[in-house]
Amino acid sequence: MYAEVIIDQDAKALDKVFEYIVPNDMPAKTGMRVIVPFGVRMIQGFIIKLKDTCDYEPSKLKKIQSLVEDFSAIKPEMLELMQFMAEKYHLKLASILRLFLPSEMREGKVKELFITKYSLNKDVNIQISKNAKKQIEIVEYLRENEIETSAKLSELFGGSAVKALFEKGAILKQKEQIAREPSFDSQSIKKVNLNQLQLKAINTVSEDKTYLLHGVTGSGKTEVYMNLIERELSKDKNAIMLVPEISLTPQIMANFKSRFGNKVALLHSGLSAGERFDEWKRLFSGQARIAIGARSAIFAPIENLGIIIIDEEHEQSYISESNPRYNTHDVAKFRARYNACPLLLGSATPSVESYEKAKSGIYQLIELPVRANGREMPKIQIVDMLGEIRLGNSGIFSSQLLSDLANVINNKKQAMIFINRRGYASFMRCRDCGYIAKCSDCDVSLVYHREDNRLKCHYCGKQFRVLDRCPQCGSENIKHGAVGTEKVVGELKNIFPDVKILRMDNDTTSTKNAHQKILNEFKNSLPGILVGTQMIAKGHDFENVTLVGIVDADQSLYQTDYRSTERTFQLITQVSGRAGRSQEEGKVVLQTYAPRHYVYKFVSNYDYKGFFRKEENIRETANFPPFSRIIRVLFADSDENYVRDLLKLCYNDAIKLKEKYPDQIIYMDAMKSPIKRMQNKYRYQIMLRVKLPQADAIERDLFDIVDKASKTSVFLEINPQNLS
DNA sequence: AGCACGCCGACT
DNA sequence: GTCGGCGTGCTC
Repeated sequence: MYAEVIIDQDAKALDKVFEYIVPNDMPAKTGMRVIVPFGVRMIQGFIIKLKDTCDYEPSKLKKIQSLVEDFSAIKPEMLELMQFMAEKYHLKLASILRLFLPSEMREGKVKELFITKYSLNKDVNIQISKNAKKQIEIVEYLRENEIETSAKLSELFGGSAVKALFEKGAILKQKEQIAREPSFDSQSIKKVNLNQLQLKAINTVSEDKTYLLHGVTGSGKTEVYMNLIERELSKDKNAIMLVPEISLTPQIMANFKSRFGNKVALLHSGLSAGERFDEWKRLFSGQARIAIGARSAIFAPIENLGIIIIDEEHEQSYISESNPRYNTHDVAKFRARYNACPLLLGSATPSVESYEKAKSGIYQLIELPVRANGREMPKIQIVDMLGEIRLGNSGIFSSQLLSDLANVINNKKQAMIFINRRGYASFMRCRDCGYIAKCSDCDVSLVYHREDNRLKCHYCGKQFRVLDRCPQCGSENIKHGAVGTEKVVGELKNIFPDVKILRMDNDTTSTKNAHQKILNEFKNSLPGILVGTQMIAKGHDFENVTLVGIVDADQSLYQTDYRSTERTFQLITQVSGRAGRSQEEGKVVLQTYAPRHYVYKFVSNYDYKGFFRKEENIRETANFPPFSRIIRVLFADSDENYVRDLLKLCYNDAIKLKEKYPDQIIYMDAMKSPIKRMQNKYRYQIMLRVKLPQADAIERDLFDIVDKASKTSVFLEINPQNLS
């Protein structure tokens, strides 16, 4: 008997099947972890196939040394999934298998938990021969930088030099653990009766296909999920439910724990490696039958699935943008198909892509158009900031927002001020007429780059001079830049000196429990104002919040990608949902410099369908996804000359695709990435926009081109979310 | 990835 | 000559 084995090493050169002899008395099964002789050492691997014949030179075959455990850690479904993902995303087999196992069961370096670092050994004085140039460089480097990760040193100077130094005792190794501590507040839960629409939704979800549940905020989607899961459990089936990491709040977890007890395994980022392993085992053995977690929970070792649910399906976090790059929707579809069970995508603001699929019948649409408690959605009032400027108010806050804030404070209620800020990109806007500088070729806003004082298009790389005069109205009052949280808090404190004003953004939540602390403090502040970014948009019901202010709503609108309008709609809907959660009527004040932009008309009426139709139309005319596919081939390496040559080489091949697929390639060009250097790697890219019919084929050809040429990391990104 | 092998310059 | 550094190639 022979076995096909995948070596558990994440290296391109080892990304293939190795054959071994299975000893006669060894009860080997497919999916088992094994220890095999590999070269001169022993290494962990996975049996992916057993067979009676071998393809490799039989005399060179070695025997499997031992089994790691007496069961198959990788189940047949996951082996097929591995094949599927390898084909679709061109990932290394070992790196896929690692996604399926808790870190405790992986042999390779557990990057998330340990980093190996080196520093100079100051206690000894070791002579390094003049020949060892690399070693001297390392010592000099460490003298300057004190300490550096082993990965970085190897990348900079080569692994053998580092190793030699360590063996001489000239440098010291230390392992640094990245600590995690779980925290858990439990809360009691009220039982809810389902309304007719919810019942109907539950009954509709029955076949093995994909459903899109479009339910307004507060329509009771979570109740639908829980009842569906309950139904499947009663049929002796199991379930996976995915939520964005930020919604894995103690409340949600307590909710499910109290409903399903120890049948549920919660996989959240707060678990330690050991706890994660325990949850994995409970799922694997069937003790736990529901996996709830963020993106990676889609790989939960559950058999006999009755349903897969993806909540907030439009969230970006479902797309893995680093290392093993994958799209959770694809994986979920694979698993649903394999288990012949329904896949339910839920959202108040579905992605245009998903809604398009529902519209064309690929998904089945289910709607929950009203709030479960019958309350109206808060009224959204649009304030024209250009009008404010004309009236002589050039501050951050409109007079409307200020008077509403004063009201809230008088009534001892709470307000949230949402700053719509994403990253540090800033665009150029005319403060007098609202004109935004856009690329002449791509119809996306240009981004201001400080280092060379230029405007750049992140889609095609084209550069423009900074404007000193508005081309639309001639005004010289045209600037770049955005408002930050700090500034907003500062101004508010001036205006309302006696009111508790809290701030929540990346800066104030860097420590572990800061997030929760701020929210708790806010809860007890009456009156109070919470100022924050994206972070305050999600979850958390504050019953005393009666006003939501959105400052500079346009920020996300002029992001440099085709999804920016969609994202703005989603964001505003979500933030608006924070107002008036209970008895009090809520209100939203939305400040914008582009009050006539179609997104505001639709969002203020909570008209998702209207928005979708408009957006669909625009994308179809402009040939953007979902009516085309954007492919970005990203090259990154510490050696700039090498990447540039590699890019040239690949581009020369890629350009030939234009002949192979006439009329299919709308756009293709090679360029520097918007962020030229990241993590000490130089980044170049080829951008393509292709028509759908041949998109898969073009993608495959690009993979081939890139595979052939490269020894370093080259990635293909499909419809990338962020173009840095 | 990690190890052996072999080439090449430096020095007793 | 011969020792150690460092690039190359291979692992069923």
